Amino acid sequence: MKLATWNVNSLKVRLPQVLDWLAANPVEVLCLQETKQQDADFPKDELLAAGYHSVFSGQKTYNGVAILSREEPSDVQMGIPALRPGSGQAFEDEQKRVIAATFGDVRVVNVYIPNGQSIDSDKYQYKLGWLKALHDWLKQELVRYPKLVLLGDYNIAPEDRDVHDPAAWVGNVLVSEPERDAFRALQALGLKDSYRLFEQTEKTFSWWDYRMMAFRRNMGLRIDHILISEALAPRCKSCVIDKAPRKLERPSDHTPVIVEL
DNA sequence: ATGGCGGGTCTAACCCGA
Repeated sequence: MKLATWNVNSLKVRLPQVLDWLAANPVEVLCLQETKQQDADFPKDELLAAGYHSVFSGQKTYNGVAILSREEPSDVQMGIPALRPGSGQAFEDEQKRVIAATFGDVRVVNVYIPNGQSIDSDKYQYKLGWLKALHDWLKQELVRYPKLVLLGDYNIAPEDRDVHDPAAWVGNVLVSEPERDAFRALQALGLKDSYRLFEQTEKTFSWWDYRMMAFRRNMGLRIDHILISEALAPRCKSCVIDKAPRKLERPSDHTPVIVEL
């Protein structure tokens, strides 16, 4: 079973690339982030014609997540329960960043973790609070679903080796210690970074800035991840980053990550 | 060098991403 994650930075613009990629890479499950589309505009018919069911949670302009799959999913859930609008919690979240679904015995949780903007911004505090809520929710979900995959755009480069130039990034979001602590807290739940279960080529990234010819110069970060629970780790066969879509005309700034279970 | 690019939409002396 292959599952993939791809931040497409607008599904409206990237739909042809998604369809081409699925034709060449017929994964069981593809999780998308930053669809930037309201649910009424989601291209479910085009995807179904290509052999993929879809479930989605979108909004205008920002965020938006979707799960595309060969088989129809069950138990589809949107958002982190404690943060859902109307939950009565102090920290309610209107942003569409989470969708979860079950395929066979595997629970798939697709996340678009907040960016944080800069470490002195309110958005950074939002990111840290969001990560705490994600952690507390997953701790319970792992009891219910021991075979769980947490994948998506984490907006965290977990270690310096996931950064093209660690010295240049000191003091920035995506690499700060509190963010890396939050990533390690997810790992402490038994979630393994599937990419690091295998030998990998150094300086392999999943995102490159549109500016400064960053892709050509390989000035990137590894911020898109596929974490798998302890129960799934023994059946994990590979985890790879597919750089090919980043080379296309009018690409997303992210490229897909694929795990085989 | 704080912008460079490329999405979005209130099409801008705009906002946001990473």
